[in-house]
Amino acid sequence: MLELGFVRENLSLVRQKLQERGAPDLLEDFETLDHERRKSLVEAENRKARRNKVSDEIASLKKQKQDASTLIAEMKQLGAEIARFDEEAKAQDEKLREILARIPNMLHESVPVGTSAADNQEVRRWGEPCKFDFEPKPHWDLGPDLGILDFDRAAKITGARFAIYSGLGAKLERALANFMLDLHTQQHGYTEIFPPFIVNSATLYGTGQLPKFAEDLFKLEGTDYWLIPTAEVPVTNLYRDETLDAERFPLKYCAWTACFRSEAGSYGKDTRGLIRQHQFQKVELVKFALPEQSYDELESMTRDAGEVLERLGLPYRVVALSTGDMGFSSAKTYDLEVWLPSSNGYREISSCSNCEAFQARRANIRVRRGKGKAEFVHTLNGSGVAVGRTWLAILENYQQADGSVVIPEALRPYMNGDTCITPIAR
RNA sequence: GGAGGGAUGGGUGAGUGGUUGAAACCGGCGGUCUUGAAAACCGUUAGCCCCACAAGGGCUCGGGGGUUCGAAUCCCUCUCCCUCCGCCA
Repeated sequence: MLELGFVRENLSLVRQKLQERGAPDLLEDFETLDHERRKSLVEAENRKARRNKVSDEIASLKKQKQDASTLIAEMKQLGAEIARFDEEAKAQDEKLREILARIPNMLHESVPVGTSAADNQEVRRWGEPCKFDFEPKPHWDLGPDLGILDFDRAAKITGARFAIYSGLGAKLERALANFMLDLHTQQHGYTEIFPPFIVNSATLYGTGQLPKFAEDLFKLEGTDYWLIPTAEVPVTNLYRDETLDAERFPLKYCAWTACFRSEAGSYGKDTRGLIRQHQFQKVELVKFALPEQSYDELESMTRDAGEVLERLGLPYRVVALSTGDMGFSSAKTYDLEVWLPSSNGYREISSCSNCEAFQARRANIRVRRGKGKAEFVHTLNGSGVAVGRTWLAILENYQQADGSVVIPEALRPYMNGDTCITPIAR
C-alpha cells in the first residue's frame, strides 16, 4: 500500500506509474474524496474538543453539587452532530482506503518499460540447452511412461490440474525439496520456517493478495481461512504488527510448503502436464531488509535461486520483468526461466521481487535502529525454486534415448544413491 | 464440542463512569556523584491522525458495535490466550 500523504503529494507521478503498468486510473475521485474526508474530520474534531472541555466543566459542577442541566442539554445536541460527522468521515475514509488498497506498488526506475512479458529484458544466461540425438518426450509422456506420474487417477480422486507422484517420482519431489532447503540453510544463511498452509484474511491483505485477487485463491467455506498460494504469505507475515531490531538485519528465511492456486482465468493455458497445477510444492525465500540494503539483497536472492538450477545442471536465464508484466506488490522483479525441451524455450521457475515498503506498510512491519524512529522494512520474496517445475525440468532435460531419466549428481545423496529412473511395471 | 478465567504502555502490573494517556515497579535514555564503572539519587521515556510558521486539537487500554452529557471502567459481539472436561494424529 502507498501512503495516503505520498499519493496526495505525488498524484501525477502515481498516475503515471499506474499507466506504465497498464493499470486503470484508480485515482479519479481521490482528490475530492481526500479533501472531503479532511473536512468532515475537522468538523468532528472541533466538536469533540468542545465536548471534552464541557465534560470537565460538568464534572466540576457536579462535584460542587451545582446544576449542570443546561450544559448537558447542549452536549446532547453536540453528541448528535459528532456522530453525524464521524459517520461521514468514516465512510470517506473507507472509500479512500479501498482505493489505496487496490493501487499497485510504484515501480523502480530500472524496470524496463513495456506492455507485456514480450518486453521483459534478458539479464543473463547460464548453461547450454542440451541437444538430443533422438526425439525428446515432454514430461507429461515421460512421467506416465516411467510409471512415476499419474494424471488420470488424480483427476478421479480430485479433478483437473492435480497429479499423483509415485515411486521414484515421489522420492524425486522430496529429494528436490530437501536439496533446496539444505542449500539455502547451509550455504546461503537462510533460516528454515515451516508455516501453516492455511492463513486468515488479514495475512493475505498484508502481502497484497487481498482485497484484489480473492478469485485466485481457495477459501475454506464458512471460515475466514484460505489456502496459501505461496509461502511468501505466511512467512512475510511472521512479523506483522511488530517492530524489529536493525542489528540483526537483513533477516533471511526459507520455507518449503505446498501452494494452492485456483488458476481462475487461466482456462486452456498449460492444460497438459505439471506446469500449472492447483497444488504444487515450492521452496520460498523471504528477506526483511533495511531500505538501503534491499536492492543488493534482491541481486543476492536471485543468485541464491539460480544456484539451485546450476547445481542441478539445468540451463536457465534471468529476465527483468517489464512494467507491463509486474506483480501487484513488487517494485522490481527478476524471473528465472529454466530450459524446457518440450517448450523448446525457457519457462518461469522462480520469481524474485523487491516489494520495498509496500507490504511492510500494509502489514505494519517496522524496524528501529538505535534510538531512531521506527521505519518500515523492505520485504523481498523469491522462489528458491518451484519444486514441481524443477521436477519436470529434470525429467525433460535428463531424459535418455531409452526413456530413462538420469538423476543429477547433486541430487543423488538425496535419492539414497539412485542414479537413474527406469520404466517400472505397473 | 462443553464449562470457566483472561487481554491495559518496551516488560510486569494497578485502575470506584467524570484532570487516568493511564499508578507503581522493571527496563531504556539523560544527568549528579566517580579516575572509570557499579550502587544510590534526580530527571526523562507511546503511537497515529488533523491543522501547521507556530500554537493547538483529535484518536488509541485486544477488534467491532451499543448505553451515557461523558467509557479502560457498564452492555453486546468477534478474535486470541490460559485452565478443566470430551474427542483426536
